[in-house]
Amino acid sequence: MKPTVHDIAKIAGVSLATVDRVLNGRPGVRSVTRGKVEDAITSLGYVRDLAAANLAKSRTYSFVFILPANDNSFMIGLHEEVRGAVVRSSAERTVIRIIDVPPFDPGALVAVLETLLAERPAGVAFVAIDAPEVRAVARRLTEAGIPIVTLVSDLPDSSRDHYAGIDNIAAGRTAGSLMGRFLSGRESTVAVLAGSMLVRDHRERLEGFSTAIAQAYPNVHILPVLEGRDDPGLSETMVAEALRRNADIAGIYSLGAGNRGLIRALQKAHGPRRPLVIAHELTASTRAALSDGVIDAVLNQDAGHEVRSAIRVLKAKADGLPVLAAQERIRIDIFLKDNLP
Amino acid sequence: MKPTVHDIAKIAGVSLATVDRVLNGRPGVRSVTRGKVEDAITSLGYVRDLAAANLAKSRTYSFVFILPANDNSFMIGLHEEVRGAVVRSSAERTVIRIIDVPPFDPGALVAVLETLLAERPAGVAFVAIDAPEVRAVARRLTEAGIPIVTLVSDLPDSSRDHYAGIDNIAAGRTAGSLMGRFLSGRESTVAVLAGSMLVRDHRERLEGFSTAIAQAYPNVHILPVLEGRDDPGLSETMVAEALRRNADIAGIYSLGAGNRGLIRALQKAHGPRRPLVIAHELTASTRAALSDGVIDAVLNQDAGHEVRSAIRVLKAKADGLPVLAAQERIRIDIFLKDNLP
DNA sequence: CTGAAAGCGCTTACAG
DNA sequence: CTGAAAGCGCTTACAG
Repeated sequence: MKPTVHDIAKIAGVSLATVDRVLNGRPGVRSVTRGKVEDAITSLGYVRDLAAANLAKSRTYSFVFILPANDNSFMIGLHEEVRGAVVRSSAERTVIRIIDVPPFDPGALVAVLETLLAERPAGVAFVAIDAPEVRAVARRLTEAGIPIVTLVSDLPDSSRDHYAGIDNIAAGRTAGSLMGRFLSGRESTVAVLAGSMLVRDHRERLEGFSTAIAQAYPNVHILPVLEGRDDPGLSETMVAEALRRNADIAGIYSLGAGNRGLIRALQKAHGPRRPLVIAHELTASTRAALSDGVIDAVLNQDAGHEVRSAIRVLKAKADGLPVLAAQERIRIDIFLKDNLP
Repeated sequence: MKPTVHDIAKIAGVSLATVDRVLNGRPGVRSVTRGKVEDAITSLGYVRDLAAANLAKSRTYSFVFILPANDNSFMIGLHEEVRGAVVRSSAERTVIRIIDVPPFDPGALVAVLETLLAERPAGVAFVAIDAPEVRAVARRLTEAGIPIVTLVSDLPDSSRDHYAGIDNIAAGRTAGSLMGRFLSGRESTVAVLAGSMLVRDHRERLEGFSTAIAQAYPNVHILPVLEGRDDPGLSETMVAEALRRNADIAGIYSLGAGNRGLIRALQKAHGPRRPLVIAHELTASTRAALSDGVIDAVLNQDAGHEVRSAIRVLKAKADGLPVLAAQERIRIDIFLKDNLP
């Protein structure tokens, strides 16, 4: 039988209340008494039943997810995943609230985080914007003992407890490596479509991509980055124009969103041969394009995994428990049309 | 406030015991009474607190994992993951027992499964062997109400509740597609190293591989399969000999285990150019070979994910709860040296 | 067929 | 500084 608080109380010769005080590090116990209880705990190899404790406390974890009201497929999918978690959460003693903020707006994000400072939820997950003000509130939240997880986009060199997202430099490197191999070392020109070079994720992916190409495929030349602002319309125009100007574009790396525009441009183009295309995020449109052979490979981050991981980590941090690193690592999925889920 | 059994009892005008009987579908309740309770339940939107129920029942889930005592790195890793789960399990009301069986021995597997029929654990996970006797015991277990999950290797057309493993045909197809692309449509010869064509997983991978190549890369020719029995020594000999005979081997697909031997053979070989190599399972040796450029891509199944998934599913089945399909799908990871975890 | 009471392992006022 | 008692939401003998 697993030892319980009753066993501890009996052995230490104290009451349950005192055992509880020691167990939870509450003050008001003489150190001799505390010692007796601690001895009993270790001698019994006691490990407490969290579920029973939560029941007794009527504890429910209240978490807040702050998401940008961005309207690309990936962010919409992320929203859906969080909403799914909200629905399931009732069964798991968690209450999850979603707060939408305007995208790319550090001020708005900071404002919301500040209100949470007063509200004191059991944990906060948010899609970070890499700015000093954000780092500053993050620190205040951490100092207030509120666990923080960054989601999809990280806040490096900050006090956040965990990052639930992919390594974007590695993602870019992977794209570069695939591109180089698929082009099989031929002399070729490659275009890059990004959202904005102001966004850290995009900068990192480009960095990884360029490095991988430069190191291993010197025959592959990268054109100046097209910044489509993650907008399908703008992306379409830019890609169409690039293809018109450069008939010899052999590959395109789309490292941001707005892939619907890219796909339209590719479908309308009729150059001598179709360029090799590597894009990010598996959505309805990239999936269809992959099946049709318009896109050759998709690098993906599993939004569902990211959300579930963020919740698990927040709960663990709230309980002061360790996290299982292997379970929480978000991998860079590579999808060809052959291994589509 | 979430409604509780007390609320139901009050509204239905019955005792807690009766509420409990209805809630758990136990007999001995007049249908009028049952009706009143059911009405109260739906009108309140009651959803029961599983943790509290488990506490009251002192319920602990006892699961059994049956693993082949195979000594390749993947199976050793799988063992380790299960052992890790055993260690953590105490905190989660689960007790997991590991039973080792001789590999490739349907009789031994059946014998163990039969003992479990009497023992009645809350769930069983096992690496299946595709044989009629196995299917037969599986059915008896299912009929006895014991949830079954197949792990890594499936038992198709059987009564198993769930399969925690990858789609091996898709894995083979993915390997074929990568091979074809990496060879970029040049006229070339490719060797395949398997463990044994008697193993279903290996047959399926080969099938997927051959199909993908035949459909999209008619210039790529596949040599007769080498069966290395997942043995490093034998695999090394076979690969070395194949390379000697066929100086023009441009690619090797290693779809089974025994990769240490393959790697040794590749390192010792000094043909005009290194063949392109795609292997399965990320282990210490394939990881090193990937970094060194001896292997070009590794397809992987995450043993940790498989084990955690199997446990989650067994628990859900034991509780009659639904599983989250997206969370339990085991993907085919593709690793290049650029996205190694 | 139905109910009162005790208990699962922990926590929380409250009293002393 | 310490303890007795009640309670979290559910289940389980036991009695009737």
